[in-house]
Amino acid sequence: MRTHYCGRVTEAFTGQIVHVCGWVHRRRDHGGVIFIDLRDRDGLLQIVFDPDAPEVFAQAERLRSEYVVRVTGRVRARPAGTENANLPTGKVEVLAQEIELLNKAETPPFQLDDDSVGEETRLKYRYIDLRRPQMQQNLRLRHDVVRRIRNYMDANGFIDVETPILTRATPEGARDYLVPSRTHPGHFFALPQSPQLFKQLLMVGGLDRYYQIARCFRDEDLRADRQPEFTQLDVETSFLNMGQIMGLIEGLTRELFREVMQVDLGTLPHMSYAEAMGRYGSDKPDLRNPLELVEIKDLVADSEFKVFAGPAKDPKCRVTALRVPGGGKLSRSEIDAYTALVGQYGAKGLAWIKVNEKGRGRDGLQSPIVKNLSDAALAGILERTAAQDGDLIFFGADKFKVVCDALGALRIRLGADLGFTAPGWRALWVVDWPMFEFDDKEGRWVALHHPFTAPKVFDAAAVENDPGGVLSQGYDLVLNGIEIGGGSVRIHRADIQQSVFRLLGIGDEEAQEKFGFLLEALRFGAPPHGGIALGLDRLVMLMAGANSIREVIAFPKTQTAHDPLTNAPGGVDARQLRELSIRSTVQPPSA
RNA sequence: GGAGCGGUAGCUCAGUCGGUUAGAGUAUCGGCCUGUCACGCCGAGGGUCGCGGGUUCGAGCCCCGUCCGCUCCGCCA
Repeated sequence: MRTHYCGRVTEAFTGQIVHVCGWVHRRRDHGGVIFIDLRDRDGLLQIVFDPDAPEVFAQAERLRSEYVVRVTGRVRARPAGTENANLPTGKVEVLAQEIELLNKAETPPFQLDDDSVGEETRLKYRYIDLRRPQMQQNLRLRHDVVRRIRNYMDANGFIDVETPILTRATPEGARDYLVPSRTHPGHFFALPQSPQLFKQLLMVGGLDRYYQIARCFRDEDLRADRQPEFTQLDVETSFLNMGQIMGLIEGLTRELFREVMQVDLGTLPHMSYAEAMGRYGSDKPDLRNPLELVEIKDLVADSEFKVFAGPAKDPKCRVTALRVPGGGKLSRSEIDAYTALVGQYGAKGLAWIKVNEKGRGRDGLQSPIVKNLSDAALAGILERTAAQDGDLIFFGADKFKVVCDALGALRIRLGADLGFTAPGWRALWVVDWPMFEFDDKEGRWVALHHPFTAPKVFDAAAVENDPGGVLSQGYDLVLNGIEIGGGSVRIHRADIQQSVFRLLGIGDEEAQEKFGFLLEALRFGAPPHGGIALGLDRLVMLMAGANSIREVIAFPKTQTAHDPLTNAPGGVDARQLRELSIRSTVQPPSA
């Protein structure tokens, strides 16, 4: 049927008869001559219809956008002066000798070259949207990444093993997608949030090195970088320490960027969680952005200014300055907008000082709060932030988390708004994570990573006596301020695992009921093991320069987890529910 | 669960202070056109202003409710 892809017919084929198939991208009818841009996955090719062949010409007159055709014709050079430098095939055209209409098409709901079409329309007609070169490119990029991942993992001795999609609900973590069991009335499977436990069992099973391109499911609210089902590269290894596992994954990441993006990421720096929070207010700092938080607790602790002095004396709080070079030019309304931004994160306000002329002391400073601060405090702040004339300094004084969240977000926004964030790629490892964090709302300890993460030192007593002080063997891979992977060395001893469960408020009985199989497996000769999971969608999104993972997923869902194309989720008939021993508490929607 | 922005022609949008027949670009359809490539020119058709209620002599515009889309917070071990 076809001898060449449209996008590959170049001057090398001049004089040849070719058969090409594709969609009518555009028709330009000049009355006496008709041009068709024929499109397939490789690009556009100009087809010319000449009235010397009246039958074919008449057919061409009836062609419409997105009709599917097969064209037979001779490749020829375009007349001098009519080449199109924007097309790879722009030096040639095909003079049509025959055209076969393979299928008609209704008028498309949107034009393929319109890049401002609303996303819901695109998703409803995704099969048309996918014809756009950008989407073709994104999916090919994704394919290329997956292909190279498989090569790398294979070359390093990893075995691809599939784990169950129908599995058990988990007591902690994200909401599960549940699947009712017909054969066990009243019981439910859950779709996996990740293959975490199975991959650990594979290590107990002696597989030694496992990987899987795994689909994961989480029934939580969506974001630009979160879909209810998503894909991760799931990895687990035995008998490797933390550095060795990170080395393998760093090798993979660098290879992907080298081969796919022609970018050398360099050796990835390691940064402790504490340093990341301290300097950037984030556990996933964007190192392309040079702005940094500076601690000023000691400078304002004795101040009359309660807004600063209160938090400065509270060990659960932090008081921080963020210098914005040249920020003195920010208008009052711009500062108000930033105040609204930090308000989203619980900050009660946003103090600031404009440094007009620091040589003049406090008279050279412009600020609503300057009158509240001593000369010594002001001098200390200017010195520690290395402020220059024309700068602006923002302040955060509140609970540790609020200050980190608020100023961390402010830092990102300022970096983007004022152009501080450099282009390019900056990756790093974040390490030395605390094992646990005390959740004030729930009044209990929660795992910062997950409950199977190993502490740095295998000491059950330390875990129970000083949970807040225990660091884990966890590591996150961060790229341009986005977490693209997280992993850890796991707990391979049942006693330590039980201590952790207990600390997290999972009693021995519940642990036995929910995780008995894991605890048992750990007692049957579990090797030391650890691994990681990389978010494939996010990685490809970054590589594609997209700002949503929906752009690199063929059939994504909307923010309410609805698919405008298939209209999923949908109702089911009463008989189906009866078989599953299920009764809905709401009126069934029209199925 | 919460905040913000949006919903007007197939698509992208404008619509003034609440006032006569709701506009533009593009797409579509028809006509003309032999070198275009976002072809051009002429003409035509195309509207449940998301939905429901309210205020008003009069609502695309104001009020209440609701649904949908996007971004964010919560949430996402």
